[in-house]
Amino acid sequence: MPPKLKTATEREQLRTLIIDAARELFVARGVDAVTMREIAKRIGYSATSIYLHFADKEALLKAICDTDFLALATSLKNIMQIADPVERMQALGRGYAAFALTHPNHYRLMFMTAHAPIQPENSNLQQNSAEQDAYFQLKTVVSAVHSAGRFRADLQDVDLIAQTIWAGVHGVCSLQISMSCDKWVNWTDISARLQLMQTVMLRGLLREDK
Amino acid sequence: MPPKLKTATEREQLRTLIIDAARELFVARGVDAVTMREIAKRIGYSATSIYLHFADKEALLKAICDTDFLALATSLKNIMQIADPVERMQALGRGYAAFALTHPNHYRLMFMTAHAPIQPENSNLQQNSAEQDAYFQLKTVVSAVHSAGRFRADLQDVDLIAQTIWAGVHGVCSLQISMSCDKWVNWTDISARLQLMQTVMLRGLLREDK
DNA sequence: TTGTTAAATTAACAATGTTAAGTATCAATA
DNA sequence: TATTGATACTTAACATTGTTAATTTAACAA
Repeated sequence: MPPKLKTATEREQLRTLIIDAARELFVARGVDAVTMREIAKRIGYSATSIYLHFADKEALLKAICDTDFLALATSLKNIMQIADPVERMQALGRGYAAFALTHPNHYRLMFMTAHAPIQPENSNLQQNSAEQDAYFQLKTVVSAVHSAGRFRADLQDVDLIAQTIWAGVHGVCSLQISMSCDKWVNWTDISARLQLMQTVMLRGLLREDK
Repeated sequence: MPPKLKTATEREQLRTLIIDAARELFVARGVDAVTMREIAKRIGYSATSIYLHFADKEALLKAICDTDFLALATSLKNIMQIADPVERMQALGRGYAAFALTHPNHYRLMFMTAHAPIQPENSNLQQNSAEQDAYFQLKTVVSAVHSAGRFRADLQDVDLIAQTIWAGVHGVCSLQISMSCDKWVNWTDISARLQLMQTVMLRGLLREDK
């Protein structure tokens, strides 16, 4: 029974309704395990209706990631207010990890799942925005620490430093997400692992003197 | 046309034939994109024949991982001969990364893909074997460095140290594998990132004095 | 009223993992 | 030697999936 014409905002609402339903299911059971029919049923539409808003399942997934990248950046916004750059950098690491570990399946979609590369031009997010781009937030902090002369003398490439810090935190989180129920390894406490990673990286990156 | 009876070794050969064909395809195009029929065609059998050797696709995947875990441990065996423990630890990190980056899709299957947890009891590999268990190799090295008194005084938990080192190298490798074609980030050279991660971790973990 | 467009639906397709049923070959036995 | 039965396969068949095509219904415009 296809009634009314829809205004632009109504279409937008339905779009986000689909996204939210899909994310909830993807996050609970993984992308491949969830069918288009199931997503549609959840919101009371037929499966084919989804194709009126998204080209295919991959496009739907990408739209979800887009909103989650924004959620990540938003969740880190307060942390960016901390005055001391080194403290801010540490807090950013903790905040990032908190996001990853409380939304492990979002995180998996965002950073651990193979999908077509994210091109800035076909994303709704603004690159290099302090509100929308988490990588920019990290780079900003690293840059501040660098300007404050707190890094060791041989560390000059801000991108390289940022990407290494990211890799360290990502390593702890992603290993936790994909391997923590593996019985082969005698896993230590996740917060201890995270803490040690942060300590080690700080000691390895910062000047000795103060 | 189903001929001959098969000896135990002939069955074993067919099993590894399936595994090798499946891995080659999985690695080239991802697990989900490869069909059972395709694997079968590759070796000149019908799809259903695979089910005479593996319960389902997941079991096949798991068998592949099993042989790849062994390949990883084997590839690190020579490194374990290096006399100096710190040098050995560094070389192990490089060796691990080399495996990950030259076999990114194997690596993805092994450490980045969600599958039923690996239980030591239903694996063909021997846990705590210097030849077959890469995590044991890492732990052995870390333990040696610890015994040599080269770690900082506050670092006493060998598992914790090993898992943090693992996380660091895994972070660099897995980020490279799943995100390196992402245009959002201005990626620096992978070997520079790996090098910095190793330097940072060593500086953060080892005693200052020598 | 008539036509056109929008929003949805149902029907249909080809492909997939998997199971069931069938078939040919060998080995042992009666 | 004829029969039995297991083994190693195959082909058929099924339910499910992503997706496309065809269809229906409602609203608006002329």
